[in-house]
Amino acid sequence: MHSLSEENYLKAIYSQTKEGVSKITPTSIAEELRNNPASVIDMLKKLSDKKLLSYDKVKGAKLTEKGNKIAVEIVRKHRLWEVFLLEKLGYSWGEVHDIAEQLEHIRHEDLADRLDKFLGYPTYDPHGDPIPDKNGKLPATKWLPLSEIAIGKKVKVVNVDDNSPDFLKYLDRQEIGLNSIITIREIQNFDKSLLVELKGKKEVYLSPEASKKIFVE
Amino acid sequence: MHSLSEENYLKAIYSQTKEGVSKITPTSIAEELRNNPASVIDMLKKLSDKKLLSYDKVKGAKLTEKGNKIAVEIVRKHRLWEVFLLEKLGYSWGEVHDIAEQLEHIRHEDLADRLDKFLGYPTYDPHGDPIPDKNGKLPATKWLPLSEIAIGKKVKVVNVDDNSPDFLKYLDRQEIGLNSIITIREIQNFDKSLLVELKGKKEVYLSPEASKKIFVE
DNA sequence: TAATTTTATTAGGCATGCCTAATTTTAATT
DNA sequence: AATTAAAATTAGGCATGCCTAATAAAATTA
Ligand SMILES: [Mn+2]
Ligand SMILES: [Mn+2]
Ligand SMILES: [Mn+2]
Ligand SMILES: [Mn+2]
Repeated sequence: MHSLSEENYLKAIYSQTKEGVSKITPTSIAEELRNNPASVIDMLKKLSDKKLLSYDKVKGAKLTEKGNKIAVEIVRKHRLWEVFLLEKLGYSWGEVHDIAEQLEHIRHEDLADRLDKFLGYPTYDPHGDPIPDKNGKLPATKWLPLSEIAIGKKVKVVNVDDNSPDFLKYLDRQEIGLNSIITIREIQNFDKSLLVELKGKKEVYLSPEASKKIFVE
Repeated sequence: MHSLSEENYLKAIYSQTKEGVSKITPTSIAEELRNNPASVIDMLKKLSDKKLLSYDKVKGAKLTEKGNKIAVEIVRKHRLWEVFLLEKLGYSWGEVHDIAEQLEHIRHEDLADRLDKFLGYPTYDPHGDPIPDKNGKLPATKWLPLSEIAIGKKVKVVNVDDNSPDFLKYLDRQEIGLNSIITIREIQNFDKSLLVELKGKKEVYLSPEASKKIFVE
């Protein structure tokens, strides 16, 4: 079996792969896990011995099928637990991620499937991330960062790229959430801040950083 | 903060205290945790330094108020999660304990309280063990082992003392569960096996070991 | 009480998963 | 191409939580 730590490495590599990082290096992993490249190299060696990934100075790290399967299972559990925490326990979308970081490592044969059923087979988590199904299949996701939408367009928020309590509380205060309908009113010349209209509500400014983290369709 | 391992020690000492073990020794703890007395002594030293317990060759180990509080919180989470697994996810009472062993260590400020609310403030877990409330208070429990009940008496099963899948599956096959109504029909002379009648069902034999693990009122 | 058995304790080790401080490679600049 | 900067790797350590083997203390039994 694999340890909690090993699972977090696999998940980090999985997520960088999904993000399209072209070469997954000790440095990039260390940044994500907030630890040290030297520690990462130790672990890459171990996971490589276990055939969960390949590592090559030139090509970087890449999950094997076996490693990918484990990573997908953890991601599935993580996102299902987030749905549980939000829908059943009433946590906010800014609180669920940290708790799910712990819950994702709970191990039991059909726990994920039972949870999935109990929750009604949700397809997206509270941040709009797709939930792998029983077989690891992901629902389609086609979305664009708000920062690339033209003036006048009306769009719907379907994903946020930053699950930190900080950022999500910022959005809460702006009254922006998943499924918010947004129309771009102005793009400030001096810094690319956006002035957006929230359907039926108010107009708010979004920093360029924020608008890169909000995905819409 | 305390580690998962530390939490398990505190819980073990708590549970021996509740069982009325008069002197909680390195050996008794090691047996419960299935590890080595030498390891236990290391940990007793650490927990003692942290003021979570006192340890004395003569008096054995004893939780401080602080240590007791932590132990109660873990027991609370353990039992609440067991209720969740049984009632919401449809696990059997023989399966929930092992999963709850993992879930009890999930840490978040008001997780237990939210779970408690979600479950409708249950007072007993699937094995009949009392669930501490928000303030650590336990509901009353007055019950006797089935082995001490006289012939002819009709009693209700309210607790089982062994949460292992093995034993609980044995009870399942005998169709005995919490709230089963049982009448003692015979006590075998040669080994104290019981012949009991299950209300409206059938008569079954219970081994003396089993009858000591079934508590009734 | 003396011998025996059980329990507690100490000493020394090991695996895991981190770290820092070199050192070596590789990449980027000048 | 030479210099400089960044990234990868190696070496050596450390805390945690275990272990076994050896020793000391306590409890039992004879
Ligand atoms: Mn998350
Ligand atoms: Mn994690
Ligand atoms: Mn249990
Ligand atoms: Mn536990």
